[in-house]
Amino acid sequence: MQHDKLVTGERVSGEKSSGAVERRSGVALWRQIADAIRQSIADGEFEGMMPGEIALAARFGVNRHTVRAAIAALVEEGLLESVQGRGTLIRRQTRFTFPITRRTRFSEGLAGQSRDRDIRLVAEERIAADPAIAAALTLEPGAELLKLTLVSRADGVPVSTSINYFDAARFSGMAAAVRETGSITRAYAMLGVTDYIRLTTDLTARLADERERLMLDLKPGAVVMEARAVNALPDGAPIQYAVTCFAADRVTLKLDMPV
Amino acid sequence: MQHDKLVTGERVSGEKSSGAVERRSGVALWRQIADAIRQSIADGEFEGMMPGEIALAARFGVNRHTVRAAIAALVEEGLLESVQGRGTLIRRQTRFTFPITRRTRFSEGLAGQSRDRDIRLVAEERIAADPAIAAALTLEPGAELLKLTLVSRADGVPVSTSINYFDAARFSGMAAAVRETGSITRAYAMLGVTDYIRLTTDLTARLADERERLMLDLKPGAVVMEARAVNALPDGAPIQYAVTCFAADRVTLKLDMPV
DNA sequence: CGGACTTGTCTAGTTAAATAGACAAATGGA
DNA sequence: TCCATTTGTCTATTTAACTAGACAAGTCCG
Repeated sequence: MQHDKLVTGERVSGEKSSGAVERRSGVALWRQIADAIRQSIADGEFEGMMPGEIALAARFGVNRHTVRAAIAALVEEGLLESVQGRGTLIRRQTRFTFPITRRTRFSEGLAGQSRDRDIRLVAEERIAADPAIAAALTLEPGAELLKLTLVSRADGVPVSTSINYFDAARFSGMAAAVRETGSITRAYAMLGVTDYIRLTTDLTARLADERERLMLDLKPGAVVMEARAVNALPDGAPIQYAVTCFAADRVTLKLDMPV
Repeated sequence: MQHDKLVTGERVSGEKSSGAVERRSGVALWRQIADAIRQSIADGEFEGMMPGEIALAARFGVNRHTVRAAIAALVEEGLLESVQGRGTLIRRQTRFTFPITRRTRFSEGLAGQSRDRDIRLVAEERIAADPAIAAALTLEPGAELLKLTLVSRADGVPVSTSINYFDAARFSGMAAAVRETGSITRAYAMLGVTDYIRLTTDLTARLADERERLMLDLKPGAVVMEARAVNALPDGAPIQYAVTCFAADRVTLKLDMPV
């Protein structure tokens, strides 16, 4: 195995501190640079205009054409816009803030940040409960569950995709209610649940898989935050198990801890 | 720009549903496969032993040698172990669960999950306060801040790296106290702060940058969760602004919402 | 042992990524 | 208008990534 030896010896030596790209890492230089630029913009490093291609190439220690490939990817992504003779403009991306509290609701959470919010039902299944999910919902293992796959958007931009499990016996009308109201909260209301709270949220992050890339319109290499949550009635009886994947570069989760 | 056209037309056609790798995405196939295998293992898909290289190659629709490159990377990472004639064994990676509540403390959070926990001070600076941080700490902009860079480990594995800001006037002995006690909580106690709470936490996720890769011993392409938190005295007076980056594949953040 | 299965190694060839240099074309300011 | 600066396009070359096939070398089981 020849090139594996190269992979092993990848932490070669201290190169430049700023624009750090690693060769032979399995990630193309142009993509590393594109990711770095996207992050820099998110951090507000550049104002309106990008540095020239030659300057960027020097900064990252690569050829100008490699920087051009990175920029082309970001242009295709809608984040940048190149104008011959002038330079490369930044078309600022908005980032939504999504509060997670005991009373987390999608559309309320984005109120004031977006004009249009909607939830679309993309799949509906009935399955036998997985032991872990059954336990979370205090059902016996093997109980029939309603599994709804949703995609949430704000201003037309996909923000999250979720897989939601409900007790099929109790919430058989959930799919229709979600489809009709475009909201989990309103769907609950139709079924007689006027209030609910969030019991727990487990958070992790990873690269988006194929399904999520499709649902959220993400490029390979994009990052998602996965939240596994249990919602319950005000008395604490669990009614919903949800696995929600947020597009990490479009949203910040805000955890408020009231004093 | 020739290859950009190819990048554009990347969503080619429906291949296999399971092992989905994308070509021409800027991420090498072997790395995509390595990431997918790592995730599968984290999800508990395989038991003790990996499927054979030929089976994996078929599943991902690539050559056996490409799968071998992915496995070699995971072996080098310590996650897998190949034995000629037998197969490839899984050396299960532990994943820590880290609770985030109003009373979040690093070492308490990992109690019962790890034998050794420690926090190392890697840098100490005095800087003028950034407006945003000053506001969060209710200090006037330009006030002198103490900036401490820490790395947290559990069982010798780096779990998180954080940059912490304190009012320099009030907490000038913080660096020494952290170095001596190996704990933020105990360092606070030395300075007379016997209790503190967490006010807010903002969460996002992204690819690890060079600094974080170094601190946490991560490969390029690894994902981090960034938590920006404000800690305060029990009466709500903020005393600490912290930006903590967790290695996403080593930790799950657990948000408990007590009923 | 013998055979079926596994990972390890080798050679060879193809495709994609990155480098290098030259020049065209558009912009904006002196 | 002229000039410096910017992005756009082209050709050529090198290096890394991937594919293909063959065979060696271990392991396990009947």
